[in-house]
Amino acid sequence: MSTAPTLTAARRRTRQAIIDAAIRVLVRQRDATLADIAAAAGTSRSTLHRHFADRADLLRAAVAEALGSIVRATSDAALDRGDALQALRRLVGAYLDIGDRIRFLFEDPGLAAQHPEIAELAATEGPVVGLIERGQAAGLIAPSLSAAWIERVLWAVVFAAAEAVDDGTLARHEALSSVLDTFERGVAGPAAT
Amino acid sequence: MSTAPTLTAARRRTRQAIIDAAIRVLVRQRDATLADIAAAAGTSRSTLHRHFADRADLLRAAVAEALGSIVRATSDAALDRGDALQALRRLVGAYLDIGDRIRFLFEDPGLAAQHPEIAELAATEGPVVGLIERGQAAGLIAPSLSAAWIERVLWAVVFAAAEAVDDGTLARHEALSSVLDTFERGVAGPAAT
DNA sequence: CCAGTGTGCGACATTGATGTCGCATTCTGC
DNA sequence: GCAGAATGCGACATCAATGTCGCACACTGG
Repeated sequence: MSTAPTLTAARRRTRQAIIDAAIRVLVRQRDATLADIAAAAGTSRSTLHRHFADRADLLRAAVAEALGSIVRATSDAALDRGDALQALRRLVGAYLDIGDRIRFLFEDPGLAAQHPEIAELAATEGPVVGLIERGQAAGLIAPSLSAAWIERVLWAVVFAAAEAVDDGTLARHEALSSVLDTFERGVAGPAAT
Repeated sequence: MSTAPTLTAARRRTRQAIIDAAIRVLVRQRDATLADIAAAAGTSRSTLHRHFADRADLLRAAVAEALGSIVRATSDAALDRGDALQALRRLVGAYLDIGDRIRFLFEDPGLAAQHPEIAELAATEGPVVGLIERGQAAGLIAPSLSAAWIERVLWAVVFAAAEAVDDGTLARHEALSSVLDTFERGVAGPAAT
């Protein structure tokens, strides 16, 4: 049953190249043309159409890819290991590594509207909310803020950092610490560290 | 010299209605049609075209409107009055009141690319960076984070709150305190308040 | 070396948004 | 109540993106 039969290695590779290009391009140009995407993938529009019948089809695949990356990153972070803050740090690191995926997925409000899976992730995303609640129970995370709000802020700050890294405002190696400092302790007061 | 001659009151009103509708609609549907926008404005596509030659023309006007709102909000907040944190709070409140304008302006990366004014604002936005630096000098804001980063986070968190309010996740009257709590003190630790 | 698979290239019809008009109707201010 | 402005309603031409093909070339694994 574990057959990946109809897919040649080459075919799989260009398919992936197209998906990657789609995400990369669409993040910066939401109304990019299929021709643009094909070009960015180093291939032609006809080839793109050989792999994806529709624009919608490509979008679906790109969403699935991004979604998969996020789920994988979340699971890799082993949120139930160690104390909640440590886990949160691992998670942020993992998210920063797939910044473009995250931007692609959440930048466009219309995308979530057309792809139930996204809203579903946002809703079902038990892991992160669970982690936050665990942190609150342990007194490591402010109980006065709702877990949903905290998760939202987490995404927003990671998002901001990904953008900043992308446009050169923030050095890649500073991103993680900037996000964590900001997210955990806020911006008020002289640095406690 | 203070002539507003060629513009009837009625004309000005529908023009404004169209701009408002454009912002309102485009925030939720980036590829909305001019017909959609006209409908949302309670008018017809032909009337829209009577006020704005081009789609680009409308976009320009919408960007100008949003930009103006932001500049006005910033100036209304009187950033040089009182201590930096107080000023910051006034500013966040003012920004939350024009959440859709902010979302419209910064949601679409392609928009900034086509409208230099936006990038210019982001760059020139002396006031906010100035405020943050003032706060840092006074020991009220963490000096370990760059002012540019802090400003970015400020936008991001306001943005997140505006979205949350919009989709009903966050009550409007809780938005301000949520943003301030999160932004100033972060999410770590049991609530100090 | 030779099939066959994957691709590039260009042509084509289709479609939906756009921008422009003319005409009829409604609204506004005087 | 009336003139002029503002709008609504279609009809229209245009244009760019899309999706589909057929043909020819390259690459690759036997």
